[in-house]
Amino acid sequence: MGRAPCCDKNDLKKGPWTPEEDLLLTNYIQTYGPGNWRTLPKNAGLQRCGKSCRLRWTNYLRPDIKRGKFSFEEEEAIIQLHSVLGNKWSAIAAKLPGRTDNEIKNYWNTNIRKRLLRMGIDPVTHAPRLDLLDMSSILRSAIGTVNPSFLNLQGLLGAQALMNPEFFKLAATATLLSLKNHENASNLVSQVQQQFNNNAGNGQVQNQVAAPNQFQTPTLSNNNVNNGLSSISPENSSIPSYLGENNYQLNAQQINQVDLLLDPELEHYLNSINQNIGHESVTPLSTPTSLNSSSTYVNSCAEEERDTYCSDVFKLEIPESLDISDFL
DNA sequence: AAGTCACGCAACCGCTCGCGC
DNA sequence: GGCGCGAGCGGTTGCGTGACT
Repeated sequence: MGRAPCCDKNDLKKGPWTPEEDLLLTNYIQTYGPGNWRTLPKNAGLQRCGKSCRLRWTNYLRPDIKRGKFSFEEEEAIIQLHSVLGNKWSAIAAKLPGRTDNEIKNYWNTNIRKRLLRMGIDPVTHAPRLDLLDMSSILRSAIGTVNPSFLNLQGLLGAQALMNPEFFKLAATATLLSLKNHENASNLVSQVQQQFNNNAGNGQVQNQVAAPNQFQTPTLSNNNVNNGLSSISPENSSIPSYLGENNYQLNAQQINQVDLLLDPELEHYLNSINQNIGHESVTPLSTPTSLNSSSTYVNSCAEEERDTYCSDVFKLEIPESLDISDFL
């Protein structure tokens, strides 16, 4: 037996509510209370389904509804609550006085979710998206596909923001190797990825995936990301001799590429780069805040600032130069 | 100025749950 | 225990609006 409709849908109005309908509904509820939603529309003189009346009241007309933009505190609470409760919008709304489940759901889908995706956070699991950290994708973005001379070092530098240092070092190694090995950059990707996987097996990258409130990755300032190679070449460090310009024609077979990963000269160079582009420009991180904590952020901040703020829960950014559209 | 596109929001739809008979 | 019903919830849709070309 089919389920009976919640109400007789014949001659019932649908679509946006008019001010007159709002007034009728508000007056009735303020006088008699909501009572039975099924019979309410008839008693209130509305040509609406009871369900529609309930939604209109709970999502829009209720006097205790807070309207306007979500504050940082509210946004932070939503993210934290969502990480615990999932898509239990009503449960989340219950923790945010004046906000409705529908409003929170809409805000999540139109703002927070997109922002998390842009930050490389899976909005469902609240964990960093491992597919975004895929070595091949990052390195293809960084190295480019045609000629190492066109390699996107800027992309690689940006990519550092979402890698752990070991990972970045390997990626940088691949890039530098590509400088001297014009033949097949994608092979290098495979080789370095293999090396990375080996390291991962040794537990060297286990901190790459952490609980949301533990995951913190330094952010890069635009200044550093936008600078070219010259800006990141540390004064106190030189490119290893075998990577110098005059050695571009060096036969790749002359160098054991895996051994290069252990080369002190290269390591020193990479560490210097690391210091130059990373540590000096790292955005100070605050400790994760609890729901009860008071935030120091003010509500009037611009949207861009909010993006940078990224909530204390997520300190991960995808650089502009890294095209993540394929993953979304 | 007109057309197109993207976005945000309100509302709807279908399903599940809980309660009373 | 089964059934009907009301209420609530989460996913989806459609419209209005502003930005962009």
